[in-house]
Amino acid sequence: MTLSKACEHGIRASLYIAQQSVLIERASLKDIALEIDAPEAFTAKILQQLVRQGIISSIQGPKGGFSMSKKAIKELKLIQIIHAIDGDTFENKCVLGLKLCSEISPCPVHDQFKHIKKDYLKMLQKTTIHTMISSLNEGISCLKL
Amino acid sequence: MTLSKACEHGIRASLYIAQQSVLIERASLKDIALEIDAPEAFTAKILQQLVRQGIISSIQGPKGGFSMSKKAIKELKLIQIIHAIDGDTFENKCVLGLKLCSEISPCPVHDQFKHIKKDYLKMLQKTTIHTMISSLNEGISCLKL
DNA sequence: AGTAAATCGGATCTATTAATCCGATTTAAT
DNA sequence: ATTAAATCGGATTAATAGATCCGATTTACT
Repeated sequence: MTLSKACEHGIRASLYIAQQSVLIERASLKDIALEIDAPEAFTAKILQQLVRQGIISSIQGPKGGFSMSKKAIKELKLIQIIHAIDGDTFENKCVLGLKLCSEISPCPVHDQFKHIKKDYLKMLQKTTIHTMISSLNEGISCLKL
Repeated sequence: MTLSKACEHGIRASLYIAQQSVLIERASLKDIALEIDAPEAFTAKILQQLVRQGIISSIQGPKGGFSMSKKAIKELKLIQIIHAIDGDTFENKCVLGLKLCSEISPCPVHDQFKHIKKDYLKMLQKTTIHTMISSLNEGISCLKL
């Protein structure tokens, strides 16, 4: 249920790229790493993953960089970025670490936890890039510190 | 929001110890590790932590082992075991990894996530050992597999 | 064509978590 | 007293996640 550091950086990077894609064409790795306060080389690795998964697109050479399509900004859900980086591990993860925890063979907190997990998943499935960058653009939320 | 492996093992061990404390006096490390399907040496380390924190008590020598008081079984909350092993890190942890994420300076998903976090915390604060071992004793839930 | 600015991609290093090892200590039973 | 069964505690090892390095590739600009 906790995201990996790679995924945290990946989401923040995606948001910054989306924001810049609306304003100017693209964002460079250097700018991205700076604006999300993440190590440049590590960010590069994560962005490569997102490019391969089709979440963002990249252009090499001078004036190159990363961008996100208008369609993606409007339609892409938070859960899709998470899946692209961390996979779907956390969806079936039992709080107490049981391999087969389910309705049939539940752990002692399965029932209490399932509602929370459902709400969390629902939130990730409905939150779009667009939703997230609105609060950024309005200066309400931020991506570093 | 995800527990460490040590904490997962620690909670499962606590539940087994509580269960055995009601039936027979104590449980040995060997039995505990077997019943919760966790490595013995690692479990030993975790139990030592729980003893030092006063969550469980131990007796050395033959016929020794670990036990939990009736009072603890009735009153101890899930969150207290988590704090004893993982600390309170996850309470103030931002989903996107921001160091200072708060109402004043929120990340782009702070508002959506805060409700989920609140519910989760509330659950951990009200769930007692007693609550958890009832479902175990009734054969509804389990501690391994 | 040449150069410099960018991403790409594989290998490597580092830090943290997970797990093990083993000798020291305690104590019940013979 | 001796032995054996248990926990204790410090040191070490293994596995994974986090991060870096550096040469290869692409491409805009002169």
